[in-house]
Amino acid sequence: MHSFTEENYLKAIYHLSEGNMEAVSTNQIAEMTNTKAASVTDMLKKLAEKKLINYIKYQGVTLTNTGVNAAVNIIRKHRLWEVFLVEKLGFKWDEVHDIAEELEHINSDTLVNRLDDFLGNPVADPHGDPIPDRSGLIKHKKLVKISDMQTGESGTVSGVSEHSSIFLKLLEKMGLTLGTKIIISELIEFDGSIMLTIDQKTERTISREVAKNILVIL
Amino acid sequence: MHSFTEENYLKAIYHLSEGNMEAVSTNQIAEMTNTKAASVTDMLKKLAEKKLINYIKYQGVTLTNTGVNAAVNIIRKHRLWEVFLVEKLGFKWDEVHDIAEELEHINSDTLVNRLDDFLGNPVADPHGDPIPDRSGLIKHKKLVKISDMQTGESGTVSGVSEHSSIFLKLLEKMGLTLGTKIIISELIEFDGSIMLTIDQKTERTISREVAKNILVIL
DNA sequence: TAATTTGTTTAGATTAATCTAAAAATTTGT
DNA sequence: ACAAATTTTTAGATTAATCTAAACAAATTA
Ligand SMILES: [Mn+2]
Ligand SMILES: [Mn+2]
Ligand SMILES: [Mn+2]
Ligand SMILES: [Mn+2]
Repeated sequence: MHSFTEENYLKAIYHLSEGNMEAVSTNQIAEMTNTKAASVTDMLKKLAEKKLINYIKYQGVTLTNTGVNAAVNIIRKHRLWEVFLVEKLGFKWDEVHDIAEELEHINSDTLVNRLDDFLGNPVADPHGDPIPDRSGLIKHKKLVKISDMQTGESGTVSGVSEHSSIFLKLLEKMGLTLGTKIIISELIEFDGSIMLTIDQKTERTISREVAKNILVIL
Repeated sequence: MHSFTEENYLKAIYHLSEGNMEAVSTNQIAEMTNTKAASVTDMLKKLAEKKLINYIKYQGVTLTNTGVNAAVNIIRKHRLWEVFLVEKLGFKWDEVHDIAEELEHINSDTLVNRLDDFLGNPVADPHGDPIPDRSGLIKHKKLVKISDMQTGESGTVSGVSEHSSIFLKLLEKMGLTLGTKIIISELIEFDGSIMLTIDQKTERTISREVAKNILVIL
């Protein structure tokens, strides 16, 4: 259907347009896909030809409905495979992304749907990101950055906005994995770091930089 | 490491040299990989350059040790994924080959080995073909074609030499799946067809063509 | 063993994805 | 508003994998 490369561009465009409703720029895509702007322009012409994106020279791109569907399907596969790797094969949450980057391109609707059932139709991947259902629907949870919380507020760690292995390993070491309950005990004015209680037991201070990348449900 | 395409050539050469110890010809490879002889020659030069094959112009090729290891590793992955699809996701034995053709190129030793453990270190795939262990060792069973058996002999269906969906579905319909016990009751002289008893119950006649492609352990 | 057939390689193109360098358009800053 | 800076596109090459047609080598067969 679409080549491996085309799929990666669609995914990149999708992720870049999540949240902000504006068109995505050539340079943004080049950075995301580790290519150069000239290569991106070539690919944009091809994707536009295939009606997967809306593209006007110098104006950036948006995905068409077809394009969104294709992108969401790849993301669904990526996240389901990540669940498989963690839940069934015993990988850690910081080890699965690169393998899922390959598995997400395996082409078989039956396979994805059976995998989904085999895993018990999970609603989130190991990093807390929502898994689109087979019709492409995504249930977004209302998540708040720890850095935006006030003293006394409490919540459950339910996602991360930074997926690097080094960050995920750090969270694990600090006991801040998904499902952990936290209460903000103090906001340190000096450097913006945050003191919190983890699972009603441990007291811990985290930097603002870390706090910005941990998402909780209040 | 090696490209998707290179891996497919290595696998083709491996399968073509199984059994017969001779060098494999350009045309054989072209047929197996659905390409033309000229394309094969180009790729052979590249694989020889990488020391994966022994290649002398006009003389055909053999795999080097490195080449054999690479090929066996791909076959290991292919067969493990087939077991996964059948045992865990509920696919039929005639539905898994094409998906495994894609999955076999996923690149992660950890993944393969954990999958192997998850599946309980199976020794054969859904078609009875042996699964190489993590060091590349293959335990071949002594298999005999039904067409080579004599009246009165008995055995257990343990493999097939034809993997097409149409043939596998036929075997299923006839109750000749892996593990089935058979006894040769009569060899029909007229057309070479074979009458046999299945699981001590059913009597059935199969054509010589079918019999040639079913492998049993005596 | 010479002629013919068959199989293999080379020559020259094509397509997808990428790049660098240069040109063109847009945006920014004074 | 216009010059400068930034971004994007075009032009022209490159690499991997493929093809067709033609040249060449090996095997067969008369
Ligand atoms: Mn991921
Ligand atoms: Mn994830
Ligand atoms: Mn197979
Ligand atoms: Mn098989």
